[in-house]
Amino acid sequence: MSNQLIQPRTLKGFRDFLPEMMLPREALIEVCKRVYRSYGFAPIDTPTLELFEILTGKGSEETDRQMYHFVDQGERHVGMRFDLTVPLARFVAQHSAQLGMPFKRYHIATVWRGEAPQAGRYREFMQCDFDTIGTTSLTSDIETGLVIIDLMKALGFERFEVRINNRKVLNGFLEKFGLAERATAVLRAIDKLPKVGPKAIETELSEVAKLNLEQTAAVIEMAQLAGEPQLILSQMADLISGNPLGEQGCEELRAMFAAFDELGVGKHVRIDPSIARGLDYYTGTIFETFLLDKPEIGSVCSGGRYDNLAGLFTREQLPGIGASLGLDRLLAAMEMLGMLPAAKTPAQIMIANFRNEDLAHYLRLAALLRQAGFNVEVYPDSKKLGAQFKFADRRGFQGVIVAGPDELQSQQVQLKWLADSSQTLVSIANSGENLINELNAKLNRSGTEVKM
RNA sequence: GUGGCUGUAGCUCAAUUGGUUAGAGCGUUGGAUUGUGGCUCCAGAGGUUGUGGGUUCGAUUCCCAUCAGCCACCCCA
Repeated sequence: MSNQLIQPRTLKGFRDFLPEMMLPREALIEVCKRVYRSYGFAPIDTPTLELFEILTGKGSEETDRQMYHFVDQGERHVGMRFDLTVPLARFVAQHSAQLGMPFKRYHIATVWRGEAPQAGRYREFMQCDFDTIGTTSLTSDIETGLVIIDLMKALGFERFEVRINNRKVLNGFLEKFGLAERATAVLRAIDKLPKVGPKAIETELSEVAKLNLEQTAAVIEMAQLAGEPQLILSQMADLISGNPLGEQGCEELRAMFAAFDELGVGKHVRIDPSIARGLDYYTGTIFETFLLDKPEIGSVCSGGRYDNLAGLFTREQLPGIGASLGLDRLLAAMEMLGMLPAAKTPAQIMIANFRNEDLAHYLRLAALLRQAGFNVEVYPDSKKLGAQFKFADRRGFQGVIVAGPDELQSQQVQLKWLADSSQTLVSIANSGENLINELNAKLNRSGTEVKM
């Protein structure tokens, strides 16, 4: 027998969630579900493990390298999913007949990537995807933008910006300037522009990607377009003119922004020609979402349109569009911005244990209140009231019910509200009708914001 | 995976050129207060200085390795 203790710790890039983290995390998930459902997206789930060949097909070498994989007891090569899009591709290829098109689904689940952790970047994190499969209608592109905006607002954000671009514009532009072969290098450079500035990009383009002066100038001009959508669009149209693909991309952006304006959400969207997105399966509209107060944390909701989601798994052409909210990154940002409440309990009400002889009364009262929809905890030990109040305060309860022999005798309880120290004597006769009304009034009044 | 910075109590940080029993604030536990939290006061618990080696009479301090965090590259939520 060894007395050697094992040091309790978590794997690099993996973390535990304490109640004060988990409560807002679950609340965010609830908000996501609510918003997705409000647009008709239906929930699905897929296995966390897939055959390695399913997961590796689409990705680049980079994603293959980042994927957790192993050989199982049956000699199968197994991978842990690193996003929800590849499993979706397999899923729709396998079930498209039962699903019917267009198909709108949301999928909230954990994914794993063995990359270097940084602030807001973990090896295990949750994505909240929503996608519309089986239609090329621009309506879906617009709707995807609206979902992102609704989502961010419902999560309590006002200062955010959805940056939108279109791969057709980018690809048309590359075609026009004879850069199609060097697309990856150029797009990568463009994507980096806001971070490192035009000078660094100029060097990278001419020296690494070997562009000539005219090409370099055009790329930088394109990527730096800024201002009102109309202004960007007209300048973009000039740059791209003569290339049908690029012109189509411009037209799509124009139609989308016209819709956003009509719907009054113009202030949350912006055309950003420097958004390229790494994943090469995007073919049309692309989105990234930034918090204006925490831009350095990166995009918290990204996505775009793809022509052929499941080409690896079926001959059926399945176009689609979707985006993914990075729940853990968002949560990290909210923590840094002090947006998380401090409560460590989901319960609003604590019933103090005045003396053990009255335990049955406490339990009965708790049951009554739970039935009325409140979360209630009975303090287990008949410690002194001071200690019980201290506990209630630190744990984050909003109200404490004290029912000593005097109160119980007259079918009453003391209801103390911690935030303002108010205390009232309330009757619990008639199945606690008065108490329930009182609690409803108090909790509704203080519960206007998103409940976490 | 590569490079840089960092690592002392749950958290934020101290500890004179390497020197003896490693300190403080906050938090936590108990008490002051036998029917009432936040404020105040008192007391207690909590450290093999991330871990493992090395140099030295002696290492929290210097060196190496390793692990973890942060930053950059890469990629991305």
